[in-house]
Amino acid sequence: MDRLGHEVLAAVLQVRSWSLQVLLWQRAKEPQAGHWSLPGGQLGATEDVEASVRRQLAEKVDVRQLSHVEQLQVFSAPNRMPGARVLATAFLGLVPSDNDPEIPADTRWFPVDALPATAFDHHAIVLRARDRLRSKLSYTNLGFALAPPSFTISELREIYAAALGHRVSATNLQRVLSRRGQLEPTGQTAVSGPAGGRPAAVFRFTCRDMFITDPFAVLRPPTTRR
Amino acid sequence: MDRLGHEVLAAVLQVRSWSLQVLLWQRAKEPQAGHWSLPGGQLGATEDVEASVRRQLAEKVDVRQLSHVEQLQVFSAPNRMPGARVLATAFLGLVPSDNDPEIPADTRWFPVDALPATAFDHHAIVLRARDRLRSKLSYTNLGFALAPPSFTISELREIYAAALGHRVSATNLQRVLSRRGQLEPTGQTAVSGPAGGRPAAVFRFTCRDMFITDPFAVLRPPTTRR
DNA sequence: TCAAAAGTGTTCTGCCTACACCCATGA
DNA sequence: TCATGGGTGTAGGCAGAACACTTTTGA
Repeated sequence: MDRLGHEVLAAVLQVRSWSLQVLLWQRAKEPQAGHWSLPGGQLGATEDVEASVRRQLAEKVDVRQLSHVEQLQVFSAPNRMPGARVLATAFLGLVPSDNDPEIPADTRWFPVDALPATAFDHHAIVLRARDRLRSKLSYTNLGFALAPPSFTISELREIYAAALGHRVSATNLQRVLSRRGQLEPTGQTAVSGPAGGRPAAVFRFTCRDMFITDPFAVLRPPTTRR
Repeated sequence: MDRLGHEVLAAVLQVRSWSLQVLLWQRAKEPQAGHWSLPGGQLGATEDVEASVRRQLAEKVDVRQLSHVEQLQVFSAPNRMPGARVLATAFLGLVPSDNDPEIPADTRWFPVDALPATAFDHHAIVLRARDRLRSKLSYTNLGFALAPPSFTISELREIYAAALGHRVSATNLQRVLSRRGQLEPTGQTAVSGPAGGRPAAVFRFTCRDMFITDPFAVLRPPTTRR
């Protein structure tokens, strides 16, 4: 065999209603009719895989506001789908929590920890996307990709807590991100809630492209001169 | 387009002569005759990409002692090679420093920081493999894949220094790896050198499968009960 | 004046680096 | 007993978690 099909698949993640959710599309036809699958499609002749996944998401599910896209891994088991062999390049895509993309009738958002019956190996892809996101929130500035353009620390804490799957302290979150130079105040303050309380300062991320903030924990290069 | 070629390519890295080196193969035919390229080949019909890369390395360059193999990324630029389009799944492969595989006449080891003229996008693949290795030495037990079955701390320091590209303190290396439970003494001691000196204790890695030793640096789950 | 929410000060802990010092061997 | 290399003790620093405390608002 030297010619085979190649598709791109995207696990598009967004924090919605205090949980990390993924966009899935319900299959109308066999195989696996009724099962839910990741958006994507065949790689085009003149595009690389990243361009392809961005195009497919824009065309098929009208998701254009991707704040971050990164390749996860190739899934290549010979029997991963019935019929002619198809390889898949899987992607992680992120959408800021203030966006609500128009999606077709046969697509829905599902919490990543409560997936419906999924098609083929798509369940594994979603879990891999989730784990990649969780890791990178720790050692990169990737929070910008889940957050709106500006936010209070409380709002940001909700987003991090949903993405990470555990409670997050607003105090420590602010300190960690500030020390790393990821946050800057906009100067504005949010309005207090109905129950009163001190109005929150509004922040934004200083950079909206991903970079590594915590390069290596151990075995650093020596600092000694000579 | 819905049928296309797919190859697997491996950046096989090994610490040789105090430097991190990669195995390259010199192209005899056009395109890019004379340039050096990564070992690999077409994906077979009944194998996944990892099985394929292991098979190709065993067949073509007689490398069978791979201590670790992991997928890096798909390279898919439409013009990455002339002629019919071919996607490539790139891998990182590691060989322990005490092995010296039999390699064909047209293959050679090169330091990753002094590569010859390379074919296509293979230079980028080597750099990516190098960076992946360097990162993982910090937060996983991946050192086992570069080290012989047993070694002194000094020998291990040489290996880490070559792989990381900077000096490494034997003191701190031992402490970090011991604290993480990666090392255990074999009970043996090495013989002293010609100039005397205290004989070194011999160690081995407790586990020879990769796992993460330093899961997340920040934003850990809260430890508070209830 | 009180409750609620935001933000800061401070302590504690654990991990890593650096470096001084002690140990075991061959000549 | 001295040089050589191996190994340990220990101090310093830094980053993160936890929590007490202060600040600022609405009612």
